[in-house]
Amino acid sequence: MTDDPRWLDETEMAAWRAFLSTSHLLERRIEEQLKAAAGLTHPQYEILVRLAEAPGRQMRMTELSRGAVVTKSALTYQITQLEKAGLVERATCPSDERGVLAVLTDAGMRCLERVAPGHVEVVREYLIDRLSREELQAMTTAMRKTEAVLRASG
Amino acid sequence: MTDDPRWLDETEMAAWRAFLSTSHLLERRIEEQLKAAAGLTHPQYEILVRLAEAPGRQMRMTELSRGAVVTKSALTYQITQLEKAGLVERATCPSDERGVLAVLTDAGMRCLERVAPGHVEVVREYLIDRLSREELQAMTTAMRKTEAVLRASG
DNA sequence: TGAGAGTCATTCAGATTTGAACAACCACCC
DNA sequence: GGGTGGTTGTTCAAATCTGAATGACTCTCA
Repeated sequence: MTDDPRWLDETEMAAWRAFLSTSHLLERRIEEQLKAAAGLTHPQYEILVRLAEAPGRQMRMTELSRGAVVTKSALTYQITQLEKAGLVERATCPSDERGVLAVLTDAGMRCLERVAPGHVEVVREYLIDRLSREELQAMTTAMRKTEAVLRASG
Repeated sequence: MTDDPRWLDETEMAAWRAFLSTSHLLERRIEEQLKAAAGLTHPQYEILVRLAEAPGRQMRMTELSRGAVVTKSALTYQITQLEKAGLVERATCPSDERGVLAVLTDAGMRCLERVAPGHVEVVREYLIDRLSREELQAMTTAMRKTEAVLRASG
């Protein structure tokens, strides 16, 4: 229980803090941009993107929840909001009576097409365009390792 | 207004998505661990850490808000919570009558010392220990570039 | 077939966050 | 001094998130 904790050394601490601060700052900036441009939150935007990419522009709630990294109850809430805005509709799943399909409407697709450029611009300006190709690759490798472990154990 | 948007190519998209998913998954895992270990939220933990490192274990609200990347109003709320738990106290700033100092109490320090090892363990297990020294460096470089721009423009 | 275990999405209450509005204070300049 | 603009921290209502509990459905295996 009381093993000596393996504290982070200077390099490790620097890496962790940089990652933590940056992810929060970037999240804040993205949220701000999406709100101003379209009255969307970042989770909402992420939902629209995933649906747009899915076959038939539709996905099961649970699958969507995993993909977009949103709690199931948060997803229920957000889909309701998006439904009110006319960007998404709910349909019952033909193959599983319990299941619910979130379906992207045409209005939702248009909304996404309208908003995406500005969003990508932010992602570029603050992250992607600041990094060299090598840094980009290194980051991807690193993030994917962590993601894999977290998805496996989650 | 309608310049061709510079979409992300495959490598860029992979980097962005990996970063986004990972930061959310890791955040979730950390939140879970802190809650279970000490009933703390991640923002609360971050506040305690910053205070513990500050000279006199105290900081001005605004400075703390910037450091921990928490909104001013969220900080006000969280400091109130931490005060109720006896981990932090408020004091008026001697040099500026408007100012408020958040001060870490002895109980707050002890709480932090008790919780920190488990928290670091999670950060290691899912992120730091998964990466080579080179990957760590690359990530730090990358994150810091973004952080700098966001702090400058925020 | 039918009981039992697991999955699916939702619900609810409570906690937290957001952002604008606000009052109090500081600093500078005329 | 007295104004003016900027800063500081808080407040408030509304929005969102959390996590446990729930009801409805599916699947498995005997």
